[in-house]
Amino acid sequence: MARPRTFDPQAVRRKIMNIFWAKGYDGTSLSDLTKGTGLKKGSLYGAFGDKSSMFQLALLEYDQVAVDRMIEIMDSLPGDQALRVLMLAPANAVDANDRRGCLLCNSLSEYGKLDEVARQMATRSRVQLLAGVERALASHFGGTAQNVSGVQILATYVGLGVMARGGVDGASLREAGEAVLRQL
Amino acid sequence: MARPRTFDPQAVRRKIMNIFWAKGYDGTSLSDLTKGTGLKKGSLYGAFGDKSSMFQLALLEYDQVAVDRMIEIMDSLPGDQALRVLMLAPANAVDANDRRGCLLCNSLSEYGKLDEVARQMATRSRVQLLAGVERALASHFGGTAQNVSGVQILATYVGLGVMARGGVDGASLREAGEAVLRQL
DNA sequence: AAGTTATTTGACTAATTGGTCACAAATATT
DNA sequence: AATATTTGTGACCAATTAGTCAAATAACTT
Repeated sequence: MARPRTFDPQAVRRKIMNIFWAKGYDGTSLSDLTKGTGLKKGSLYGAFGDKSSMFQLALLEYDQVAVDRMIEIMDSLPGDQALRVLMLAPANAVDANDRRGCLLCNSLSEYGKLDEVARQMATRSRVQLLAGVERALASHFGGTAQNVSGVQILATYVGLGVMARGGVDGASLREAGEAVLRQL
Repeated sequence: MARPRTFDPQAVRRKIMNIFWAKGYDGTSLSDLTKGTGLKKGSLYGAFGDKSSMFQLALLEYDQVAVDRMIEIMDSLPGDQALRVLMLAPANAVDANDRRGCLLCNSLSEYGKLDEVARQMATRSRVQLLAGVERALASHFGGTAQNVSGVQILATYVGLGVMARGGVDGASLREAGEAVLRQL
């Protein structure tokens, strides 16, 4: 009966995520979103709601395509290899010329500007990632008392992502990641 | 001869730093600055230049009152105690209800939005802090080969500051900081 | 007391912000 | 082919953005 969409909502969701990933919530303007998606304001609002809804959508998308995916990969590997994947990810991204860091980590930095829903989403993703790290640690160390802590690993990961944004070279990020692995 | 200032430039500098510290460069509006300092736009512009100049001023002030001060304290302590001060600082700040994190670290996350001067200032502060960390490591380990790396410690510190902004509780930040110290 | 000089103030830009809305366009059913 | 219904478009909005400027103000020196 009705006129069909001329765009693929899923593809646009992905684009929205990438824009927020690069520029942050506050740093992304509606004009960034219209340029980046090719859609006009009306279409964006009609399909996805206002800016904060679009950011929630971006967080959800990131949770699925980045966080959950990372957790799946980690769960499928022995603990030490799982942590290797995580700790070297920022260095690898920078080597591939991607300096956006991690949308989840960036959102922690912008936490104060997010609405309650987005905050809870970010917190939820963070806790899930931490749980994945702790599973990897448990899998590596068995029941052994550990010196390293999951939060420590997570903090290092967050810091590496931020430093990637801040112009630190890939070699330094790699060195830091490998230092963590040496302590396992 | 001329009409004297009615405000203390140094005190205002400090206020400007605190505003940018809490809200970031992009997130701080001129209206935030006028409200926070009590000065009108004209006075701010007359005394400190435009917004990006004010941010440079804030970075300089932070370098002096936070980064340099931290480095001094660290240099005055045995290596392990120096690193203890650094790694527990985020947890202590959160326990004191300060969730602003670290202006330098926040600026790394906002690096892409800074002008060239501010970028270089942030990079310089970052390198100096790293050097301080490496001196502490060297002082603790002597000439011994170390597992931990200075960049790793710095990344953890950056991550802890961001997580402080992101609503993580002080106890977790403390646990992470102490885990690093256990590996020394 | 007068004059010089810098400071303060508020009014004023032009551009951008997020957001709304009425109207035109397009389709699948009837 | 007419209709119902949704999508797309461009004009529009009020608020805020960073920034400017002329005029009013206030001291210190002469």
